[in-house]
Amino acid sequence: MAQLTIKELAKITGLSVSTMSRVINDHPDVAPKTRKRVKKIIEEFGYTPNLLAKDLRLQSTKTIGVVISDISNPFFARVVKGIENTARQRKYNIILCESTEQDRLKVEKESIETLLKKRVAGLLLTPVHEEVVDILARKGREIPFVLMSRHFIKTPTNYVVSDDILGSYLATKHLIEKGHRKILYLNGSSRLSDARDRLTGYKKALLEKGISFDESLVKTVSGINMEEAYKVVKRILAKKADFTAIFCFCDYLAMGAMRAIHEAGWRIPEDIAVVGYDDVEVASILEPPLTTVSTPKYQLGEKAVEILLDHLLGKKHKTLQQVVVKPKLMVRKST
Amino acid sequence: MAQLTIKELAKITGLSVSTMSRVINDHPDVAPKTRKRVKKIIEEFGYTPNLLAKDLRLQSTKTIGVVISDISNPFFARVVKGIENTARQRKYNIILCESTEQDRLKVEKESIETLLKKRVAGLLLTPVHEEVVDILARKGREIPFVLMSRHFIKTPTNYVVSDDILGSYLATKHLIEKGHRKILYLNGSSRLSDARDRLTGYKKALLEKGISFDESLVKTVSGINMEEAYKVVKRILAKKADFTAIFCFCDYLAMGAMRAIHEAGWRIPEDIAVVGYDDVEVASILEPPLTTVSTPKYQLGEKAVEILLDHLLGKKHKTLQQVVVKPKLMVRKST
DNA sequence: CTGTTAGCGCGTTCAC
DNA sequence: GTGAACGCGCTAACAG
Repeated sequence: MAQLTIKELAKITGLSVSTMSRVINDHPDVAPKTRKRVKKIIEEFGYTPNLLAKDLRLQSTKTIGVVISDISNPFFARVVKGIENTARQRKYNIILCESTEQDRLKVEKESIETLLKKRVAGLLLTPVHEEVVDILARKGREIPFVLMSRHFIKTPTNYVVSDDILGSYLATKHLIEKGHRKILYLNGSSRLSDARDRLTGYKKALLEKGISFDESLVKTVSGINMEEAYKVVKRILAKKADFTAIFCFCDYLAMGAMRAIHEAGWRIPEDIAVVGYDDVEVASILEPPLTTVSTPKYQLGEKAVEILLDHLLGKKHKTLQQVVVKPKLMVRKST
Repeated sequence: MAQLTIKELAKITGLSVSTMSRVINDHPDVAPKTRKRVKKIIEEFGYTPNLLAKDLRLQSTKTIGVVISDISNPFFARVVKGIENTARQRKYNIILCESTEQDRLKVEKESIETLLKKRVAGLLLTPVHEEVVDILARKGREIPFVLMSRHFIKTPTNYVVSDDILGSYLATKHLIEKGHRKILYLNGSSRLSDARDRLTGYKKALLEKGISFDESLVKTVSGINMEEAYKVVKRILAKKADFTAIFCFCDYLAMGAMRAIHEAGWRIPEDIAVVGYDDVEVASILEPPLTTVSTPKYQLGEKAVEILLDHLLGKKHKTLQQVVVKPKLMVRKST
C-alpha cells in the first residue's frame, strides 16, 4: 500500500498540504491556475486519496453495512441489487455479510460487530434474532438501521416489509376458491415476523372460509432454501399426501417443493397445487409457471436505503419510518 | 459516531492507552488480572474499536473489493456467496459493487477507483473492459486482484475461469449428436473472453462434425439477462425459426429464451432444443429441466478469494495463478 | 508488565 | 489565495 500521500503531493507541486486538500475536495478558495496545475500532477502521478484517513478525520464514512441471510435466494439477490444500485447512486458503498450458517445468531452478531468497528454509516438487515436489534440499541450506539422483510414487536425500529398477512391471506383464499380444503403450509421459522404473519394470513383465510385449522398441515423448514424444502416435501410425500395444495413461505422454498413433487411422480396442479411468495424472476418460467404473491423486491432495497439516508442526513431524525407494501397475487398455472 | 475511544477507555481504567491496545489485541504482555478487569470495563461501557484508525495506522485493511456485473444473475449470486463466505471465514469483509448499467466502463472504473480509495486489500472482478485492468496495473498501484469467469489476453493476470471452449464444445457436440444441424448460438458480447471462447467451442464441434459454420446463426444479446434474451429470441421466433436448437451463453439467458419459445407456442425439446451454461440451481426445475454445462460456482468464488489471500499474505507473491476448471455436461430434458 | 510518544493521511481552523 | 499546525483513534517502538 505504498501510495502517494497528500504530503508528498505537496512536495511535488511545491505547494502546501492544505492547498492539495482544497483542490482534491474542489474547495473554491484556490486560484484557477493553481488548481489546474495540481490536478494535472495528480493525474500524472496517479494520486489516490486515502479514504481511511479522510473518514477518520471527518468521523464519518460512506459505507452501508448489509446483513442478509442468503444471497442465493433470488429474493434477496434482487433486494441487494436494489440496495447496491441506489446506494451507489448516492455515493455510498455496501459491505455485504451473509448469515446463512447453522449458528446464525453468532454469525449475525459478529457481522454487526465488525460492521460497527468499520464505522459504517448505517445498517440494513434481515435479522433472525431480536437480540441483534438490542445490540444496536446499546448505549453509546446511535447508529441508524432499517430492517427489511421482517420486524420485531418488542423493539420499535425502522423497517420495510410486505403486508405478509394480506399476501398469504390472498394466496390461501385463492387456493380455497380453487376447491382446496387441505392446504399444507410450508413455513419458515416461526421466530420471524414474516413467517408468523404469513401463518396468520393463512389461518385468516381458512377461518373466513369455514375451514378449521389443522396444525399438522403446517410444516417448518429448518433453513430457507430449495434444498431444505425439497427434502422436507420429499419426506412428507413418501408417507401419504393428505393435502391437495402446498402454500410455501417463499418461491425459493416452492422451487424445492416442486422438484420433490415432480420426482414423486405427481402432477402440478392436477394432483397438488403450489403457491409461492415473492414472485421471483424465474417464477414465471418454472414447470408449471408458479402462482405466487408479488412483492416489489428491488424497490424494497431501494426504499430501505432511502430511509437510512434520510436518517443519516438528519432529515427525519428520530422519526421512525415503517413502510408496509401491499403485495399482489399473481395467478399462474401451478394452481 | 460519538463512540468511546481508546483514550477515554484508558482514563476509565486508570491505565495507559498502550495497555488498552494490548488487551484489545490480545497481546501477551498484560497481567492476567489487568486484562480481566479491562475486558470487563470494555464490555460494560460498550467500547467498539475504530478500525478506520487501526487500518490507517497499520496501512492495511481486511476488506476485499468485489465488482460483479449483475447480482440478479443466479450464477453471480452463487459466486458472490462463495466469495463472501470464504472471505468471512478468513476475517475479511467484502464491498460489493455492481456494474450492470449501460455505461459499464464508466461504472466499472468509478467503482474500482472508489475501492482503491477505501484501500481495499485486494480486488475480485469480472471486468467487461480490458482497460479496467490497465488502471489496476498503473504505476504506484501494486494491489493484487483476480479476475473471475473471464480473462484478457493482452494483460496477464490471476484468474479463475471455466474451460469455456471445452464446455461449449461439449454442449454443441451433444446437440449435434441429438441430430441438430442448425443450432442457434445466443451469445454475450464478443468483447469478453468467455463469450469468445464459448463461440470457439461451438465452432469446433461444428467443424468436427462436418457442419459448416453459419454466421447468421450467432446472435448477440446486448445485456446478459433474462429479459434481453427473451426479447431477442422472441424477435427471432417472430420471423422464421430456421434452426432446431438454441445454445445459450448462460442459463440466465436460456431462461429468457425458454420463456420466449413457450410463449411462441413451440415445445422444448420437440420443436426447439435448448442448452444453457453454468448449471444454476433452478436449471433442474425449469420447464423442461435444462440441459446445461455445469461449473463449480461457489468454488469459483472460494478459489478466487484464496488466490487473492495467497498474494496478500505474500505466499505466492508475483507468481501468477491461473486456474481453469473443467466443466461437465448435464444432460436433462430440454434436449 | 506498564506508560510515553510519534506518526499513519487527511481536513480544518487560524494566521498571513 | 495560501501555509502551518493540530488532532481524528490507534499501534508500535522505546523506556522504565
